[in-house]
Amino acid sequence: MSDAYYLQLTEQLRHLIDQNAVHWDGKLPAERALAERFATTRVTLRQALAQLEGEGLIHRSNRRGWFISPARLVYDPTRDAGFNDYVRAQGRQPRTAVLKLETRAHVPAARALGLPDDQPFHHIRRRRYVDDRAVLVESLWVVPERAPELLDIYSGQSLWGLLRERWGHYLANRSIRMVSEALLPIDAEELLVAPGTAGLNINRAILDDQQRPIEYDEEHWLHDSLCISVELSGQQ
Amino acid sequence: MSDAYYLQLTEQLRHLIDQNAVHWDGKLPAERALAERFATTRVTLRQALAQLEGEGLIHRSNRRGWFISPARLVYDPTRDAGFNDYVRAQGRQPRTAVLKLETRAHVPAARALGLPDDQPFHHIRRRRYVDDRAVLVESLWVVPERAPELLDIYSGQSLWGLLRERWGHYLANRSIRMVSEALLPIDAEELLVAPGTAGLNINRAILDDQQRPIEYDEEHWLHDSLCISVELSGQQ
DNA sequence: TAGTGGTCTAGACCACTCT
DNA sequence: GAGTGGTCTAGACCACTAC
Repeated sequence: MSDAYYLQLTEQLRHLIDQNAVHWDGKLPAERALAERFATTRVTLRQALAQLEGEGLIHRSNRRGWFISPARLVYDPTRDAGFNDYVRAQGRQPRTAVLKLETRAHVPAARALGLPDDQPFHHIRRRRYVDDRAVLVESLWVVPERAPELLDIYSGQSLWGLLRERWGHYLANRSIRMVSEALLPIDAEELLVAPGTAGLNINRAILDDQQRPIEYDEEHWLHDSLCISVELSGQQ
Repeated sequence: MSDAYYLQLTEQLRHLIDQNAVHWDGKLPAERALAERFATTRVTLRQALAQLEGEGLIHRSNRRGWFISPARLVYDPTRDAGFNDYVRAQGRQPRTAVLKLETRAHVPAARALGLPDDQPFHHIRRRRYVDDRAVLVESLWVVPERAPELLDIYSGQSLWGLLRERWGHYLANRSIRMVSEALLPIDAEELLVAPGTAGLNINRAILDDQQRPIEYDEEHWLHDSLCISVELSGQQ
């Protein structure tokens, strides 16, 4: 079973990529050109490319082609360093685009924070980039009482920094969940990738030091752009 | 773009699965039967099934067919409750099969623990099940000086329990990494799934309270069987 | 406008599972 | 032995990107 041609192809493509990464400037030749070079059809070639995509070695952008994936961003969800800080700390360039600002109810946020289903939230939808590649979209759902004028003043900065500096909120209790997912068409479109692309979904429910609900967020990352790292010391 | 037929198919399949899960006993009809029912080809049908597989709703076993995936196991990598304990705590049935016991060098383990590349380790390879579904394979690399007779006495129980009870080791410092992956043919075969199936790779490097290296392990989970959960309280 | 990736058709053979 | 999923062929059209 391991002698399937598409699996041999993945090995050949791996070597080809290693040797030509710089020369190609990160972009692979067209599928039809690669299929011809390896004397096979586009279907089989795409099966091999999909395997490498699953491994995180390459990725697709829209209809623009296949690209070699940059190194994964190392991310520790147990620390609350802002996105901008830890991206820069790894020598990369962060960027944020705000996609939507509104106030409305959202059942998953309400459930996660123990609030009634019709509880309204300030909703911030934003897309974040590393070195100009869009790597995640996220929705933040903030309890309006905790940050009343949030939507008037928000413009892409760190939300946690804002909550702490302007409203003095202390993000004491965090409940984090991570599951792999296939990006839904709506999320995929905002990340400029094909629907069904593998992703990682990270949710957080955050309460303050008096157990008052503050915020709930849902992140959708491209699966190949992330390495989750947790360092623990002391007793369990 | 969202009107692609295979995306409409995923919706229809979702409903079909919801309504017939019990009746089918968890196994979907044959691909050819489904393709005929939806008046399309196997290629397009499989594209829809692959989307649902990526979402974790269904999975494949070997050449046996498509099955509805059970609920994800919730797993907190920051706690050191053993696999058997937290599986049972969620009302599921754990099982472990030992695949290999040997002593040899392993460069990734050596690097992660700060030891020379030719450092030998006691190696335990095991496959773990939840409710009789194989959900992960893992390799454990233990520094022999810390547990000399390990391979003579090991028979599938909790390794961490053994290290604590028999050798008095205190697993104080843990460095954990998680990345999504596509299962390599060797791991896929041991999990009875097709090569390239989406997985989650979890690595741990463990030192004791005096910073002495004890153990390194590599887990390969089926991506749809896991929900990672971390609960944090107190200051950051 | 030319070329690309995304989608889809209509088959085929093989290795393997099930019974 | 029958049926299944895994793999592969040789095309095709369309929507979109890049120029």
